[in-house]
Amino acid sequence: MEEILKKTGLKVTPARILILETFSGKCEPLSAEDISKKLKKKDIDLVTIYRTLASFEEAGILRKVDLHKESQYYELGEHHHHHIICNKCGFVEELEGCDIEKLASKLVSKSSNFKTIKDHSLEFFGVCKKCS
Amino acid sequence: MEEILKKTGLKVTPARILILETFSGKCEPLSAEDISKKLKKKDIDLVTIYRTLASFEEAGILRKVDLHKESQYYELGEHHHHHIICNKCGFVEELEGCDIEKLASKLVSKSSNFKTIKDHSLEFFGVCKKCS
DNA sequence: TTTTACTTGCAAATGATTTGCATTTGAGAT
DNA sequence: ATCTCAAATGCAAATCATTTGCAAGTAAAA
Repeated sequence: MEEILKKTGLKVTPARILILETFSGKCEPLSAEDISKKLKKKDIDLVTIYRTLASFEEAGILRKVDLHKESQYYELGEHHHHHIICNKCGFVEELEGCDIEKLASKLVSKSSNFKTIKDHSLEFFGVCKKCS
Repeated sequence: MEEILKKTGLKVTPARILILETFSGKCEPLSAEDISKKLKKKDIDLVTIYRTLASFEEAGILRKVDLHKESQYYELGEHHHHHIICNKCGFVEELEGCDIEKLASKLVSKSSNFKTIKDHSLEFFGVCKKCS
């Protein structure tokens, strides 16, 4: 835990360790508010959480995920993958594997303004079994 | 123009016609603020624009597009397509064609919580030729 | 242990979007 | 053509997520 932080040059502080820990257990993306709730006993200011998320993202520890919800979500930045989100209850599942390179290059080959793709976001929406 | 509105059961009002017209010319997604600027001489309240965008979306005239910008963007909901967005200047280009069905069903087949996909969002990011 | 820059907390600001409410206006009924 | 009423509009104010300013606290290098 601490080593991850040291590697990035970020100072090792209690708040950062706690925030990083909330991501380690599970694979579900978390918002600042989610983290605040999970750590409410630890009494970490919401502002600190926002700032920590921003520095973790800049350091490459976290990655933003766009779930089409009101707020911003983050997840550990280890491996590239996508999600499927339930339109009714908001449940998020990770979908392993992404093999969009061919599709991507096919689409970009027709573009007159871009020649390379640096990143992409792909999310699926449906209704989970529990809700349907 | 008016017929599109009548078809949906929405009342035909000057504001709605003007807002719908701002979408017709071009294919670039627009935010409420964009529309407000384009129609500034017409003196349409920003609140009306927000409300109109919401009802147009509900009526299926417009669709939200997620460009990973600060605000919400909309575009005409006619045909399904994706976008590539410049990370530097924010320029947006439409990418025609989307043939993600196979990939989608391959990914979902591994899911234990979902069995069908109702929708998806796929956006690409890069640096446009002008900016690079 | 001293120094110094990086972090944190609290309060207040911001910016996009929404809501309440009184007024106006389409559009169907008269 | 006029009346009626629900729907649409404008303005002010509220909301909500996120950001910023600033003074105080604290890791970590010297």
